[in-house]
Order: sequence, then C-alpha cells, then structure tokens
Amino acid sequence: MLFMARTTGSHAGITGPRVRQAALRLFAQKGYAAVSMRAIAAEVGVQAGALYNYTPDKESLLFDLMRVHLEELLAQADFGAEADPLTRLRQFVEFHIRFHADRPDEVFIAYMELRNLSPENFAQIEALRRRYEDRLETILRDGAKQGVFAIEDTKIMTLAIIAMLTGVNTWFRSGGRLSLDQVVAQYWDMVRRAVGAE
Amino acid sequence: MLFMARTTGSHAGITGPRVRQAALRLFAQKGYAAVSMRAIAAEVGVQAGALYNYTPDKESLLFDLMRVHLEELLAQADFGAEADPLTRLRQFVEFHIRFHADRPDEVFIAYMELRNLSPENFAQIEALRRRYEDRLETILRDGAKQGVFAIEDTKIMTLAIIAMLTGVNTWFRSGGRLSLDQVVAQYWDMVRRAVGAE
DNA sequence: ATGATTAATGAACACCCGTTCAAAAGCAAT
DNA sequence: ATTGCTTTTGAACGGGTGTTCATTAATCAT
Repeated sequence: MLFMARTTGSHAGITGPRVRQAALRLFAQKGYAAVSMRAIAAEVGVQAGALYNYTPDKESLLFDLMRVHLEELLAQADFGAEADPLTRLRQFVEFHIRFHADRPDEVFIAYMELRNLSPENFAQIEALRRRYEDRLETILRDGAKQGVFAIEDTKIMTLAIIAMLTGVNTWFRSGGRLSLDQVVAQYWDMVRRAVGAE
Repeated sequence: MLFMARTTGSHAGITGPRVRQAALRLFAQKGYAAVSMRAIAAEVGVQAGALYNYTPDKESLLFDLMRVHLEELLAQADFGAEADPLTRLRQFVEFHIRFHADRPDEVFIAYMELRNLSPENFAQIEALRRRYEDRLETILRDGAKQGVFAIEDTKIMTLAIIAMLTGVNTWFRSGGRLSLDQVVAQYWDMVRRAVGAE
C-alpha cells in the first residue's frame, strides 16, 4: 500500500485534466471574470461542487494555468550559450513564434488575466516572465558586446522584440495566407535588421 | 450645514463626463466584467440607477469609450501624402507612441475588452482599428513602391510595427529611466532598420 | 460480499448582478 | 408660491456568484 499508486476509486485522473482544459478554453474565450465555476462544471459534465476536488478556488485554477504555461516556456527556451549570438537570436525568434502559435489560449490568458491574480500570485507570474525576457536580453547583450549587434538599449530591444513576436498570435491562423514557416522567416528578417546585424 | 450633501437636479452636464471617466478608470484597473454598475456609481457619488440617465446599458459605456478613443486616434493620425515615405513613417512612429502614452487606460481597454462587445459593436471597433492600420500600411506601400523601403509583406510589417510600438505602454512610466523623447528615438531606430530604410 | 476510500451530488449560504421605475428632490421661470 | 422639467433616490426584480458540506454513489482491495 505504501508504494501503491493511488488507483483507488476514482476517475479523478480523468476529471482533473478536464477541469483545467475546460477552464483554459472558457477563460480564453469569455475572460476569467465572465466565466462561472458552474459554467466550467457544465463543460466538464459535473456539478460545481465537484470542481473543488481539483482546485482550492477559482483563482488557483487561473494561476496554475499561467504557471504551468510559463514553466513549459522556460523549460523549452534553452539556447545554448556556446553558439554565436546571431544563431541564438534566430533560434529564439523561431522558438517564440512556434511555441506561442501552438498555445493561443494559454498565451492569451497569461497576458490578459494578470489583473485577476492576487498580488502574491501576480508576482510569481511576473518573475517567470522576467526570467524568459532575460534569456533574450542575454543574447542581445552578448551580441552587442561582440559587436555583432548594434543596440543602444538592450532592455528596450528585448521588450520590443517580444511584443512584436507575440503580436503574431493576434492575427495568425493556421491555414491562412501564410504558413508558419513564412511567418518565421519574415519576422526573423525584421528582427535581424532591428538589431543591426549584418 | 457646513458640508452640503450631494443634491438632486441639474447636474447632468457634470455627471455625464464623470460617469465615463469613472467607468474608464475602473474598467482599465479591474476589467470590464469585474466592475459593477454600483461600483461606477459609487465612484461618481450617485446611486446605480442614476447611471441610466447617461447610458442605456453597461456595454454601451464600454463601447463608447472605445469608439471615442479610436475616433480621436483617427482624427489625429493624419500624415500628409505629400511628404516622402520615410518622413511619414517617422511621423507615424512618433505620433503612435505619444498618443498611446497619453492614454494608457483607453488603450488598455480598447485592446483587452473586445470580448465584451456584442458582434455588431465589435465589428465597428474593428473597422476603426483597421482604418488606423491602413494609414500605416499606405506609408509602407508607398515607400516600398518608391524603393525607399525593403519590405517583403506590408501587411505583416504593419502589424509587427504596431505591436512593437503599442508594447511601449506595458512598461513605459513617465519619470522612469527613459524620457519619452528617448523612447521615440530608439523605436524610430528600430522601425527604420526593420523596414530596411537607408 | 465487505469495508475503506474517493468522487460527485444537490442543496444551502450570504451576497452581488444589471436594470427598472414610482416617488422624491432639486432647479428655473413664471 | 406654483408649475414644469430634470435628475436622483431607493427599493425591488429575477437571477447569478464562489464556496461549503452532509449525503449518496462509485470504485477498488481484501
């Protein structure tokens, strides 16, 4: 029993993920404040009370969605410090666009629903986001130091690039006029020029 | 009585703007769905019922704030077609940053609360925004045609530039490390490079 | 089959929502 | 002081909110 997995009496293993998935979809579609716990429960097919087997409260549902999203972002955003800055910047641009295009709902929530977090949770999410921004800024600083980039202020450049890249999510639709490959190529052109490379 | 309590009768000319101002502030701070009509009324200093002398319903309050904001944006965003594209692009960048920095609440609402509009109102706001984007795209197309800019896809470049410039609002604070003049100068550098000018 | 454990129900709690409207209160002109 | 008009009140409407919890149902180990 001590080493036995918790298989006893539950489709909790099924309901739990379904709750998070329903919350993600509804939060992204209607906004956190406009989605009731009863609406989430209805989407899952249970009563509202059952949700509290999987989350202590509504805000934790939102917070966990954001936290997991940003932790995945950080886990995958690894651009080895051995490569040259231009290569690492290209990797960053491609990674950012593809990662975000794959998760439109998570991205939307993580940017739009920050107001609904408690100050403590807000600080945690902001810290994760800051760590991601630092990955890019490190690349830019390395490139500037080596004379590969011509950048006046790496902090501004960092925020400008991320804003530009994240903006793709507001209009890109798979199956539209442009393939994601084309989008990546064009944004890489713009970023490369903006940092003054070549 | 040393302090006159708020009285009734003939304050419409004052109350109306105060309602819109309170709604703007609260919507930007807490989000549309999280702000009650009673909260807006409390900010103004009246009862909730009085608000309905100034708006038919809550959504119209939001819609009018967005509409007026975008109409002002369009009214001021006039870059004469006689100047050369590079000058007009510089004017656009400077105008966009300054106009948006002056109205953080309006900008925030107009980007974040679109979900809370009815389909008809949403379409109207989107049309206004599209007209603004077209002002920039016209500049980019003119410049590309004259060979002043090297742009593969003007539509993408338009959206990328606007996303980059609007991103300033997420971090710029008056009295911070950088003056608005410096911000304008740096973003102009980035945009000029991105479009391949010079 | 029994007992233990877990998950889900459904009702209840206290409170908040947007909106309406008759009544009251203020103002300006007579 | 009275009349006509505008503005606000305050209560009410029907319904929705997040959350709790005793009860019931479902599952698994023995």
